[in-house]
Amino acid sequence: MKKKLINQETGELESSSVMKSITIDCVIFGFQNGSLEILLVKHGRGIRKGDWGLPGGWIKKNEGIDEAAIRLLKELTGLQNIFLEQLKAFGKPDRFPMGRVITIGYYALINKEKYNIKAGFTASEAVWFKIDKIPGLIYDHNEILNFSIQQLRRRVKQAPIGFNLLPEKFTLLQLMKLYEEILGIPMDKPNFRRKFLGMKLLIDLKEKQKDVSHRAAKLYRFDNNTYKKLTDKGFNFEF
Amino acid sequence: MKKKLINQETGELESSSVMKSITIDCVIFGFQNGSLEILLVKHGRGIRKGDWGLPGGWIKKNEGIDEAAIRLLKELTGLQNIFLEQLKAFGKPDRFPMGRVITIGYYALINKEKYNIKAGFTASEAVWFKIDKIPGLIYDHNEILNFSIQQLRRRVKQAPIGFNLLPEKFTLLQLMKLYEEILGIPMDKPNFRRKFLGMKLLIDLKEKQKDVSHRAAKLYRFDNNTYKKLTDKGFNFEF
DNA sequence: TAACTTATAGTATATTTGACTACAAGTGTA
DNA sequence: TACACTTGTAGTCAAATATACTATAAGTTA
Repeated sequence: MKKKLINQETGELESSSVMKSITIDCVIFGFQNGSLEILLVKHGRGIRKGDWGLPGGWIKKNEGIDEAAIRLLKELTGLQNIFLEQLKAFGKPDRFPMGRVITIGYYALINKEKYNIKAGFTASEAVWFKIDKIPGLIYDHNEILNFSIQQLRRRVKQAPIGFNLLPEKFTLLQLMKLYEEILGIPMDKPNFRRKFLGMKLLIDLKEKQKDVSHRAAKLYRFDNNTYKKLTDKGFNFEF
Repeated sequence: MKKKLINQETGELESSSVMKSITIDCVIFGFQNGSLEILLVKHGRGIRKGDWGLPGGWIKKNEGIDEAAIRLLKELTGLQNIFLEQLKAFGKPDRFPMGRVITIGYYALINKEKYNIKAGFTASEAVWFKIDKIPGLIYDHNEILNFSIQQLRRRVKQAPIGFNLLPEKFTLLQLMKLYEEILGIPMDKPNFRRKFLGMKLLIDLKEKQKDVSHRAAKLYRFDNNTYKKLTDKGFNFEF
């Protein structure tokens, strides 16, 4: 009996040029107004029609799994050169009701300023949800999502990946709010400032915020070069 | 055309009750005489016959991926209730020469005292290699191995998983040598001692080493209960 | 001008690291 | 028995870091 391949989210039938029994699912993180958000898409068909899930898809027979994830991310958001990292594979035997399918989870960090939904996806099909207001998702997607948050918390302490969620130019307070939100702990402004500036990873842009109704803060950008130098001898982002 | 499923290591033909295109490969770590070691098995057939590779196998259609890894580990070593954690999926399109196969990497930490090779595997088919003397492996197994070492280094700082490599009863020096070997850095005895004892994760067994040709050291064992309490509020194993 | 908000500087104390020294408790050997 | 040798264990101290603050500067709004 030939098994039909149905896209988990859109419900579309897939061509036979993809691998069977393996999919990709991607947790896309964004950050806005001090809140961490995740992009979910609406499920197209079947009994779970209308329910929300992680964006995902199949792997082509001639592409690597990382490339598949990059392609899917581009198809959905139009974005390229995005921070994207594999989480792990999820493969409980009953996770997918229409057959045995193992999925490989990814997570991406994007700068929401650059984001807009690609043609083919309307706003009602792809929506940002705040991290503390995630609905019940299809299949095991809540499990994948929870794992991704834990992973983000771990990784953000080991490497300065958080910058991928911020605009190019940002203030120290924005950066601190990001860490507070991701790690879920309150921080002290002066101490955070001192610690982060001491790392010499930020370039002072000699510019200030505009159009704010209070004293304007200095703008910085992340210095990837000095990070690469520092990273060799280990680095710790504990706060 | 029906594809034949051949076990990557033994060369045996697999039954059709397993998933196609997905395998499991496992990096098994052991620790002896101050050296970190890895268990490799000899490749059975084909052009790479006689070359070494990671132990691995196929996933049964009705078992989860973690269960598959647990089963494979037991088939090879006879051991159960072992520390086993997924690394990630490896899926370059050309990683496996006989077709498109994605593999899910795992790593296990075992206490070598308990280990012995199961029937079906002779000593010439499964051999421990020191971490700094790993030969060229089949397929992308060197990549998986290197990733596993990085992962072990990261994890050992976040949680006290290293104990799984030691005998039940151990001395502080053994523990320090383990950390030195895993992290590849020399440490200071008195400082290590103070730091680790301060964590209150070790239970003083009120026992001493026997049959050593020097002053006998105190024996300790790991206290998993207090660890679970501490782990809630975060924990850091930096040295 | 006063009240308010956010940015930034500074300070004082507690805690943790890191590099040591010193010594204790065994074994093996002359 | 004396001594060298090895490993275990305790203690010291200065430097670095973390933590919890206070104070003030620089803007905005009313």
